[in-house]
Amino acid sequence: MDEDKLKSMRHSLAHIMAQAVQHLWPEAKFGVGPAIDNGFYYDIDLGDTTISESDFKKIEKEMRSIINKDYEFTHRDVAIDEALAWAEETSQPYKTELLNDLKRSGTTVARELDGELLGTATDGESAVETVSLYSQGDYTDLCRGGHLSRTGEVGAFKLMRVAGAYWRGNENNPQMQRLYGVAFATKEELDAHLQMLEEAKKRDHRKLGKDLDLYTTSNLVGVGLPMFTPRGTILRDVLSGYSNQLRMAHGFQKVWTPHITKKDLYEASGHWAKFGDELFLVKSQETSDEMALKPMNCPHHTQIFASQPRSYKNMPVRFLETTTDYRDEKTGELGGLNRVRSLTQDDSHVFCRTDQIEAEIEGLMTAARTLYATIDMPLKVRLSYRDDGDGYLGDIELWKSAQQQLKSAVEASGLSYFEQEGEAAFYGPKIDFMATDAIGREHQVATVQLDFVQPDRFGLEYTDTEGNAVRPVMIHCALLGSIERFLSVFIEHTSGWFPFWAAPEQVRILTINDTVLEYVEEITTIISDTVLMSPLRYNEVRYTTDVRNESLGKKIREATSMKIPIQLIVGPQDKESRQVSVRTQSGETKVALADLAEYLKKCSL
RNA sequence: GCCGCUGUAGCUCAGUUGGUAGAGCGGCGCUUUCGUAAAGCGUAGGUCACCGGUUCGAAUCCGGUCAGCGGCUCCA
Repeated sequence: MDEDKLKSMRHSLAHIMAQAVQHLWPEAKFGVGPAIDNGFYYDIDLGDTTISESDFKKIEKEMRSIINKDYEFTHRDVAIDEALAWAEETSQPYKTELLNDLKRSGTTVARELDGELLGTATDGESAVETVSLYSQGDYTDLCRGGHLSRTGEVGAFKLMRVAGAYWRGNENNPQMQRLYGVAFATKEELDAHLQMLEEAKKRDHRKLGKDLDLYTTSNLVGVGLPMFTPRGTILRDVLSGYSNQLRMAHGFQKVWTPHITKKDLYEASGHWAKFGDELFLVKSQETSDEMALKPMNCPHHTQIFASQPRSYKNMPVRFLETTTDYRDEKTGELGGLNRVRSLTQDDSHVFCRTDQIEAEIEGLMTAARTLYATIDMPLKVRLSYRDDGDGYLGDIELWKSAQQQLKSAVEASGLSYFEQEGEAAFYGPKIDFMATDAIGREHQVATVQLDFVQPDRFGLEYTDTEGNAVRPVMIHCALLGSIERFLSVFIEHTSGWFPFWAAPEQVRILTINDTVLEYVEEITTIISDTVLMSPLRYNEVRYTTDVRNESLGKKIREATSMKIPIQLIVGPQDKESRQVSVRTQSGETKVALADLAEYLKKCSL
């Protein structure tokens, strides 16, 4: 089945599901029901009736009955006013709204429409003459089309879940019940998809975070405030250390800033107006200052830049700080490490002349590409532009120029990319690097952002060749993004089998009996002196020994379930031959004690 | 924040129509010193998330709170 047909099939199933729901709950009011990746959904308003997953059986049964009747999907074009009358007669207020938008503006896409007018009727000229209505059996729906010819042609499907969804994506609108289903051409493909979801559960970072003892949470500490165990902390340190190394090679210098500040800083930056309700507020008992926990670091860094006169000769000035920020996110948005209230950014800010922008962006993109190539994680590049909304600061011409400069930088890099409006920061456009989690959801990790707004708001300047004060440009960059979010993706990407250089416990020595204890000391002396230099420099090998009175089988089982990359098995035979048995995911070999340090260094390349 | 679902031992889960809780793993103790994914025996763990209600009696029914999960909205 080709993509178009698959999409038609999924969309047809949305109609069939709506028909089934209408049979079961005749009072149902329907919203929209598109095909999506792997399936379809329909937004339905049932008033006070709630559909739960226990209803899926009877809905699916009704759908099968509709499918078995093999209704034809028929369509007719009707005049827009006739369609409005149809929506009125059948008591479908949401369809009326959509038809009003079609009549007024020729589209139903909410983001292309004036929010004030959304769904309202018009007496003026119609933007469209006719609209199409699709029917199968006793069910008719407003729809632009894309259907199979008969209900009997659909493939394998399964209803998955029900979720709340605001009508037209606006949280001030009523919330409808969104019924999600998955659908594939064949039963085999459906089963494979469900199987994939099961497999993905095993890689879920929340499960592995517990199994591999990486982080924990506590109700006493609070929601969205993960704490990192010794193992998880090593992962954080190693990854942020590598990010620091890449950035310092590009001329960044470490700075440090306090975690609280007067709110004046954010009034100056513009963050207070935009994100004021998402700041954690802190009260001083000594002064009348209103303080906040820092939710980001750029305003602080501007103050370090501004702390002394700057010359064109010394530009760019580059600061980096890997530090934790605090954001009072809505509780319903929190989950795992992906969205937290304490997030650690490997943050960096370049202050530069306009003629230096291109080279700086290129350098930062190279650093990002190096990092993600090292961990073998594919990325998608998104150019995030502003839209026509009013949440943005700064001159529109500067925005256009900034967006153009980012685009040419990405094009020069040869990376494939996609553009998306409405994803920019309030102060400037972004190059966002997107990674994919275990079930295909995309998450922003690295980011490079061009900012003409904050230098202006903070009155930053440097002196040019003529002795004039000139405004610098700011470039924001994070390679990992939020370390917590990065870890969630990294854990799922590797399923916990971290690369050797990054693994919290890289080597575990497993003894067979107590006769080898002295030999184990010889081995640990060698490992203690082994330092990896690539990709992270000065990375001392992390190891433990398991000399417990347990069977070798049990020791191997435990080391393997902790996903330790190298197990060194040491028994009387190894001692005798002055070797160790090296057990990795790919099998087992013998390595002479004299070669062990070199062997470990090679594992890191 | 909103909608829906879920909440039993450290972990994975049983627990019939309401009659005061059970297994495996893990922990601890003893025995066993063993060559490639769980040695044997014994033993201790639970205000059934929390608070309130119905009932002679609640893990089980009802209400509220908290937390987790799936979405929506949001993401500097």
